[in-house]
Amino acid sequence: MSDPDLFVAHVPGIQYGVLDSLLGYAVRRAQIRVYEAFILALEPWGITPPRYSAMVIVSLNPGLKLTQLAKIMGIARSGAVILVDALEELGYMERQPAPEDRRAFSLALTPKGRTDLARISAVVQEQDQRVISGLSTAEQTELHRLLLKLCAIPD
Amino acid sequence: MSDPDLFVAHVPGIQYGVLDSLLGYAVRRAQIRVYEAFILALEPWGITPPRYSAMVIVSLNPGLKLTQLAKIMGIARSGAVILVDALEELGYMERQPAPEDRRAFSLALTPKGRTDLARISAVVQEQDQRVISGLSTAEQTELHRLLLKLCAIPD
DNA sequence: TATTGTTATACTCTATAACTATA
DNA sequence: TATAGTTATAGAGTATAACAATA
Repeated sequence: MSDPDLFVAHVPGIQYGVLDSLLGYAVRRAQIRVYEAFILALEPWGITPPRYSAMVIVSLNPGLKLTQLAKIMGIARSGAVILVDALEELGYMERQPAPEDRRAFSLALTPKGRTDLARISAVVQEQDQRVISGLSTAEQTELHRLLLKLCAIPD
Repeated sequence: MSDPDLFVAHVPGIQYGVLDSLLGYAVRRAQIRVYEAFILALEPWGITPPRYSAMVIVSLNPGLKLTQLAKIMGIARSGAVILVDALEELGYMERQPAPEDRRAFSLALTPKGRTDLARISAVVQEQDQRVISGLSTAEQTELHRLLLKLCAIPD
C-alpha cells in the first residue's frame, strides 16, 4: 500500500538549498502541479497529455504524416507510431492511405475522435483555469508571456 | 502585456489551436526547454534531475530515511529504493544502519558524493543561468515568483 | 540513395501490490 | 497491526538502430 500522495512543493523542516534558487526546479514543480488534475481528469478517456496534443494537432492539421507529427511534437518517429497506435486503438484516430505516397499515411481523427476531443478540450481548459485561478488576470498573462519568452531564447 | 510577435516553438504552417491558450502547455514546453541542457551537462556524472534533487536533499538533511525521501520528492517508496540504489551504485550515497530502528536506513552522501555534488551544483546553476539569460533580471525574478505562487495555490 | 513507417530493444520514471523483518 | 524497505510487475514516454517497401 504505498501512497505517493500529491506532490507537495516543500515539506516543513526540510532544507532544499540550491533547489530553491533554480528556476528549472520551479518550472518542474509547476509543471507537475499543473499536470496533476489534468491527468486525473483525462484518465476516463484513456488520454494523456501527449495523446491530447496529438489529437489537437491532427484535428487542426488533417492529412499530416507520422513523420511530420513526430517533428511537430519533438519526438522520434518510433514514438509517433506508438502514439498513433494508442489513439487508433481508442478509436480516436485513423491512418488513411496517402494518395500521393504509398509509403505514407494521412492521419485524421475519427468522428468519435472529433466529438470526444471537443469535450476533452472543455475539461482541459477548465482544469487549466482552475489551477491558475489563484493568480490575477495580469499575473496569468505575464506568466504565460515569460514562459513563451523562455522557450524563444536561442541556444 | 502580451507580445503577439514573440517567437513560439512552433513548426511553421502548423495550427496549434487550444494548446496555445493553455498555461499548462506553456509550462510543459518551458520545462522541456530548461531541462535539455541540464540533462546533457549532467550525463557525464550519471546524474539525472531526480537523482540530483535526491543528492541535494540528502546532503542538507542527513539521516533521512527512504520513506521520508520518497515523501519529500513526491514519489512512491519503491521509487526511492531505485533512486538510492542508482546513487549507491554511482558511489554518491550510502545506506547507514539507523540506530533507533533496525528496519530503517539513514541516508548520507559519501565523501565522493559530497565532493562531486559541489561541482555538479556549479554546472547546474551555470546551465540554469544560461537558459534564462534572455530574460531581464526583473523578468527572472517575476517568473520565479509566479511559478512559486502557482505551486502554492491550494487544490 | 533517401525516406516512410515499422519493429526490436533499452532506459528512465513512475505506479500498485505483495512480501520480510522489524516495531 | 502497522511501518520500513524491498521486490515483482506494469505502463508511459523516450531513444537508437535496423529493416522492408517505396520514392
